Amino acid sequence: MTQDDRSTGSRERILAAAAAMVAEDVTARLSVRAVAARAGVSTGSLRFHFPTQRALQEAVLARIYEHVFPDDPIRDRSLPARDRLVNCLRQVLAPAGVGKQAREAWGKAYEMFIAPEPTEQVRAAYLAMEREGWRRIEYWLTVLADEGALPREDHARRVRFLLTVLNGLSIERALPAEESILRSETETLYTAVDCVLNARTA
Amino acid sequence: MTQDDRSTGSRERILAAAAAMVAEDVTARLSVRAVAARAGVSTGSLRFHFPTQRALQEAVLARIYEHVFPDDPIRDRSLPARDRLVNCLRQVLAPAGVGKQAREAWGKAYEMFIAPEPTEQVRAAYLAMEREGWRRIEYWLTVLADEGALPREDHARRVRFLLTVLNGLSIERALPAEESILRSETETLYTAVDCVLNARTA
DNA sequence: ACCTGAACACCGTTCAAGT
DNA sequence: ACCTGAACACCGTTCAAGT
Repeated sequence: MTQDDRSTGSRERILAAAAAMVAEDVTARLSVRAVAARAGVSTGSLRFHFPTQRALQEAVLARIYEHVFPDDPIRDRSLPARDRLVNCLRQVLAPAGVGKQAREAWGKAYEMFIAPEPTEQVRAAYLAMEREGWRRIEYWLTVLADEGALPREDHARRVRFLLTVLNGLSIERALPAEESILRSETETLYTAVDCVLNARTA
Repeated sequence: MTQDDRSTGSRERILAAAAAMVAEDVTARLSVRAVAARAGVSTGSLRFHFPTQRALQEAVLARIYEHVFPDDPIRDRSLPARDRLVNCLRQVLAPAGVGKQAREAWGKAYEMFIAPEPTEQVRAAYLAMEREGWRRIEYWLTVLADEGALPREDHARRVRFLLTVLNGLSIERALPAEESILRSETETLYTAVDCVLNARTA
């Protein structure tokens, strides 16, 4: 509905329309007709720029992760703890890329850390990386624990769990997917985060 | 096409037709019209017995796993639901192997599904695999839901979540690890399962 | 090169009408 | 109670035709 300059490229209008729809509702279906109508173009034009529905969804995902997560969102107390943590985890996930980019990233990871014998050097390089992710997540959890959003003890288990979920989501970005991963990714992140925040001493 | 006795209940004919379709092709879509035609009933009749497509698919799933995995650990009611589900997930994880074996397995997965351009063939092959895992987990959840261990709705989200956790654990078996993964893997599995079973409607 | 919109072949669900 | 089949409101993709 926004009055984009009519001269703006159709491709751009389509992406903007789709991004707006997702912004309004992450579960939005992004059907050809809905997006095309919102962008003010024909379905044929949409198909010209995005040959397949999957191509469109990947482009939208990339667009969103590109310019919607600026700084460390953990301290933005205007949001509930769970939303902040999800946003932080998204930041971790962002560099994983989508589509071809994701596949190439995993290609590098495979050659560096999986294919070669795990010499001490290989191990050290990987563990350094992993430890950085670990520290980052642990930091976020301590911030939230200070606010009382989760228990203070036993962070190790929670961090390990979140890292595993992130690894799963990241590899799934490189694997073929059934449908828009945006929605399922969001749902999975919230499921994992709720799991961590609702921690009951079972 | 099998000449079931015309007197057999429609419900049974529908289930048999759907099961046959899945047996022939695990990726079969089981659309209303296809199943109804195969069973020799109308779409309305199908809807009468299975008010929703999801209901049909669950019934078919139960039918199949009943006589394909007769001694599935999910049925061992001597254990609490969470332990049974963890054991089931372990079964899924087992073929991933450990150490060198896990690394080689991921090497194959990489060459098959990540490195090549995702042609329709590649996608189809992967999705068939994934869908099988999906169905299996979904079946376990419906069994536990029948026992009241978790809500009955919204299984899609939970299945997706568990699959992602399994993917994460599986790739971590191929990556260098800090210490014995056995313990952290068990903890993560229980964390994920508790997350699914303690599902609160947040 | 870019775009249109109709057409095609599908979906799942609803429902008046039959037996 | 069980079943029919048309109708509805959607899908994603294709394609001849326009500019």
